[in-house]
Amino acid sequence: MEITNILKDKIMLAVEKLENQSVLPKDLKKNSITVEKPKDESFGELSTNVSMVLAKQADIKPRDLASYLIKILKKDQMIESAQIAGPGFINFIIYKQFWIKLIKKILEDGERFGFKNIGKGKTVNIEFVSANPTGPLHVGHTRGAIFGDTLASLLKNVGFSVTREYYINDAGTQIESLCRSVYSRYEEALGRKYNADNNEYPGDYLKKVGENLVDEFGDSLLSSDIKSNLEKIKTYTLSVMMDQIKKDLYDLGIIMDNFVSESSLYKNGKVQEAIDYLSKLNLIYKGVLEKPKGSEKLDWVEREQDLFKSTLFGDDIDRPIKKIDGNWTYFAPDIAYHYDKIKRNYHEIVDIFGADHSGYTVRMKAVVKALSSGKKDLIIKLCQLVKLYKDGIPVKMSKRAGTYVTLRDLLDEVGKDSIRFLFLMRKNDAPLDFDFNKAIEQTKDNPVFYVQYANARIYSILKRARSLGINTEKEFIAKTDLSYLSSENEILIIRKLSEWPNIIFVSASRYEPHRIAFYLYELAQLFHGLQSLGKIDHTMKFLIKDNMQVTLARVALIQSIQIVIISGLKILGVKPVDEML
RNA sequence: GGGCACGUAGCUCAGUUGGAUAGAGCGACGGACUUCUAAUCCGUAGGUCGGGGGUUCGAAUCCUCCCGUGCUCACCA
Repeated sequence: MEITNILKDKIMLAVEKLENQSVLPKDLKKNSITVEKPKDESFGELSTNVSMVLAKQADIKPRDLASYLIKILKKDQMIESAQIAGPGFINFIIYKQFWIKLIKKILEDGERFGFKNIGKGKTVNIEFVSANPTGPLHVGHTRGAIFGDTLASLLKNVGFSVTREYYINDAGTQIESLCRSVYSRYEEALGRKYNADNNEYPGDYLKKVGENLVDEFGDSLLSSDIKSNLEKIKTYTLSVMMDQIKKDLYDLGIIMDNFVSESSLYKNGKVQEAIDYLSKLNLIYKGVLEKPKGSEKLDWVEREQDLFKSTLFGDDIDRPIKKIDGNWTYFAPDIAYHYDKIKRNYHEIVDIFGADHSGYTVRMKAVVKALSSGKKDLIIKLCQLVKLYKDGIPVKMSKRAGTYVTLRDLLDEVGKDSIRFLFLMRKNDAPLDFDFNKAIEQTKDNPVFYVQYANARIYSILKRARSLGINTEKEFIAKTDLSYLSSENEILIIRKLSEWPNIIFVSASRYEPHRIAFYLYELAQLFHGLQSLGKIDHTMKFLIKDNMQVTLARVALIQSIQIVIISGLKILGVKPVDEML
């Protein structure tokens, strides 16, 4: 157990003691009591708000309560000092030897250090990317892809059973027009005039699809009656598109567990089934929507349509499920899809959306509530847009002109590891500026490099240690006398390492993997600082030839740092490197 | 006009669901290598947490009203 929790237990015991002595009443609410690192180092190593939380409930002055607690806690062998501060905080200094124990534990646990089983086998379905298979993945998709995948691996590592899922929008008018575009390219490949009209997907990437169709089918698809061949073209095109998407994702380090096809939901009647179910619950009705106020839609036609009563679940208007032509809206198959997820009985259902779908979240949450009889909360995480820069100038993207930057472009120019780390250096709901030049820079300005470099430096020191004949096996190192770790800077970094389990816990329970990236950066920073000390003061070097005890203890320290860096990078899907090139 | 986000140092951003004198990086200025990787480090300067009001022992964080930015608004997905 980590020191923070041990200390918290001790504090709780002290509180209990005061309860037994009737200094405190017994029915106090204690859930907002915290033990944490104070913001200011000078206050102490750890701090608790216990007396402020309890004082009011018990009608005692916070500082008085604090002094009672301190009297009890001071007797503890772990606590070097405990002092009242400010309005009633208690600040602690912990004996060095207790901090040092952590290093031994990290060496023993290895990369599992810090990962507790908080999921306990609960199942989570995370749906992400779900890009329309009408073209290659671009930057916009990339962020959601990385976020979803990292969240998945994070949750997996804390004991959840995770399913990574991709919903394929392979139905609807957009696929029809994709196929028309492909048909134009097919004609072109057969030497006919390229028909740019009615071609909504002008990108070059379809040229190849057209050519491949020729290889596959010759000119047999050439017909005045496109419809008869549409199924063949559709099947072929979709499989080519999806293969490309899977390949791009794979190169970004992502493997989906499950793909669900929208058109399959139509085929096996699941859309109708889900809507029927909602009808049975009296949540579908025929009604007329008002034109949105202030909207400039000139083509608004007031009409009666089939609506889902999402207002019953917090939405501001009811949402249509059928288009004017009688077909389902996009919402309907999505209802069916989520109904299916509910029936698959996951403990948690998570959707990762792009910011452009933010207006869609309330109705999705509403329908999940409805379909699960109020039992399930759909968790939706939004990823804000990515703005690309090159030489400080924004890269303009236009889907029509076909000038958008694809994931493939990013992979080729920047590489998987940098993309992933840099995308994760931002909170998911904050907009992200991504500069190509910075991403490939090998300096401190580039956080991924900075963290990798710390790991590489440690690797190089360990290599040198071995060349000096030092045994760096973890089993051996873990048994060395760690009390030689005594400088303030060393203890400082051990305290930082002690935060790792909590970083993982908070990241996982709040679905915020960016915290890990920030933490790794800070840890790397402390390491680089520690290493530089050795340049000014040679007794602070990690390897000291004529002092084997200190050397071994320091080897233990840097190995612990390395373990945490590597395990953190792995969660982020970034490959740790041993040497910078 | 409605909905949802966001607004923190000159710039880019953190801030553990309400804790102490609000933190990093970049940029600026001043320093540090006969190296375990200077691809790095140390120091200094920089703030009315968009603004007003409220809730309480205590607010960047919660409520409310303004101001500003982004996304979005049946019959696309």
